[in-house]
Amino acid sequence: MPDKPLNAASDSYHHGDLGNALLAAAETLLHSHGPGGLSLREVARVAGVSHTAPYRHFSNKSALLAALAQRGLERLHDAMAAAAASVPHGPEQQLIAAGVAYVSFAVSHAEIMQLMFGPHIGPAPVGTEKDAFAVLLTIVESGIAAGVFRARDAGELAQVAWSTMHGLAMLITANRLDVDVSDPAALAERVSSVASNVIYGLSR
Amino acid sequence: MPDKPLNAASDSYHHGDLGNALLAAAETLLHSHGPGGLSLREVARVAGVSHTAPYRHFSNKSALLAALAQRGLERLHDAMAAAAASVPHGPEQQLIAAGVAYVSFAVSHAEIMQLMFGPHIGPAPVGTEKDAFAVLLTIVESGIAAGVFRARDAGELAQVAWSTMHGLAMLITANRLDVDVSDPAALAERVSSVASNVIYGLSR
DNA sequence: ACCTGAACACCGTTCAAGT
DNA sequence: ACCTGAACACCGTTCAAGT
Repeated sequence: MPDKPLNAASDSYHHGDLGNALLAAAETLLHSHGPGGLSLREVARVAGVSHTAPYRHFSNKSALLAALAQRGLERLHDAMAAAAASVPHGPEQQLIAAGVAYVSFAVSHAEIMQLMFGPHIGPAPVGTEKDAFAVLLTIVESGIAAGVFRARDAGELAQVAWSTMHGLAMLITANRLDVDVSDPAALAERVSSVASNVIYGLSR
Repeated sequence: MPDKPLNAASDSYHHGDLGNALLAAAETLLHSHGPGGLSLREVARVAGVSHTAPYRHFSNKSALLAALAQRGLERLHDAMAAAAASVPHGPEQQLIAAGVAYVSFAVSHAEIMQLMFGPHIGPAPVGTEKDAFAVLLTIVESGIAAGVFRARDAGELAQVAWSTMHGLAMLITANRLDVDVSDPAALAERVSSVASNVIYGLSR
């Protein structure tokens, strides 16, 4: 009974979802080998196809890495948005929550962060790379409207917040700050401390 | 008259300074190819030696890259220290000057920054990777002593400053912020603005 | 349409051999 | 001591060929 399965692709010659299978394999290998150590041939091997099959789905290795980075940008945005939404206690707490989400994501996806913000790929497609920034911008805008943040250009304040969180995340994942990344509570404490200092300033 | 030249190595077989010649060649190639795109064989080619000669000076490719990163950390420290020393107008201005130096270095040495803070190499040898941080720490300490900065743990405030400057630098070199990197004045303006916001805070 | 195998021009690293 | 050439096990990418 040679029926065509609609939900499964057990046929195994065309397994139908090779694009996503390759991305999944690449993500696994990225975790163990790091970017640069990832080879397209090994990705194909893990996915169970010949080493030229990936070229049916991605025009080259860079395109695969770019797709991975794109995925990462979306997930980071979602994690930040969810964190901010879960805190109805005002802009300061939302900013801190979004920062904790940012750094937590960076710690558990260090290699993908390198792809997202490194030189491996060009700038992300317009309208998407702003998504993580957009979360911060929204929080800052609501904070200005509520009179909690200074009435400066919101974009400028959001840039300050982004820079600080990004730098903190990169220095922590690069092992430059003495933070135990395996302890989520300690990590959140560190991020909260830095975020609070940015909110209230260094002066006086 | 087969005298041995003491100052020059025009002999050309043993050219005496291959270690540094390799580092110089690697730095040039890094600028044009980016990290990852740099090949040890091409470095040797540029230096005019066989592709195995580098192994007399560096145990492997990672060791060459690590040496390059080490150099970069020292230069960054020197640039920051010089910038801070040239401004005797108090801790706030010194912090801003050091920040401008940090971001300027990052912009003109983007590839080496990736080596310095990326996953390509392990953490820098102890006592050296703290040098850039040490400049910030000194400024913060003097600011606390002068009553200009809050009397918190100086290390904590310096971490905030470092995170912000590092993040700003990385986002700018990754083309994530709309900054014209070819205009030094505009760059300094942007950095000053961010640094000032950190010093005085986002609140109120 | 989708996948494969052979082929090309590269890598990093090792090792016996040369001066 | 310092450097070389051949060799090995890999790469990314292309292309004619298979189903």
